[in-house]
Amino acid sequence: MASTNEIIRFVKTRRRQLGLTQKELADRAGVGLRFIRDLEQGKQSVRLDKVNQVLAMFGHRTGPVRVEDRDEL
Amino acid sequence: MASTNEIIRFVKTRRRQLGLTQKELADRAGVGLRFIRDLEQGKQSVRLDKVNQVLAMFGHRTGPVRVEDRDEL
DNA sequence: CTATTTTATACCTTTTAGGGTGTAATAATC
DNA sequence: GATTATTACACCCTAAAAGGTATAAAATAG
Repeated sequence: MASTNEIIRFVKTRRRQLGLTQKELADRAGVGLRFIRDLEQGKQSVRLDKVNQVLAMFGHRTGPVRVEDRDEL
Repeated sequence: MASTNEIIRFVKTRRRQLGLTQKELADRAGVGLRFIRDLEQGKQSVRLDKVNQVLAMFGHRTGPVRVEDRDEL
């Protein structure tokens, strides 16, 4: 399953880069701590608007991406 | 508000390019007709996994996108 | 090692998305 | 014009997301 979603890895990585805890990110993004957890844990059925709130913290948002152009590490 | 989300415009455009009705897309993607409607109508609180089901029909998925790199038409 | 911080898991309640159905409005076709 | 197909809107119900709290585990600091 690896990076089920690019978004999960992106959030995890960025958050740590900024030295934020899950709680700090949650507060800043205006979502619950539990949401950040679920998200970083790979929960796929999260709400799009909440994801966007979090991505906004990193100057990003959700968008359509070609499946071929996946993040190869 | 314009294209609140790239995803909305993307789905609308792609669906029409393929000459599919909302119902046809819904059936193929395995979601309800109502979901396609809500999505194309700009509903922000849709579920990420459902959005991915739809985007998969077009060889895409959700991913983080820089806000600067928005779709300029 | 111990103490502290951070993250993960579990239980519970409230809120709401999803989807079905029906109806209205709009667009397309004749 | 009328008829049909497609899309939009409203109502309801069920399933589940979100979030809080509490506890446990893991990671970090001392």
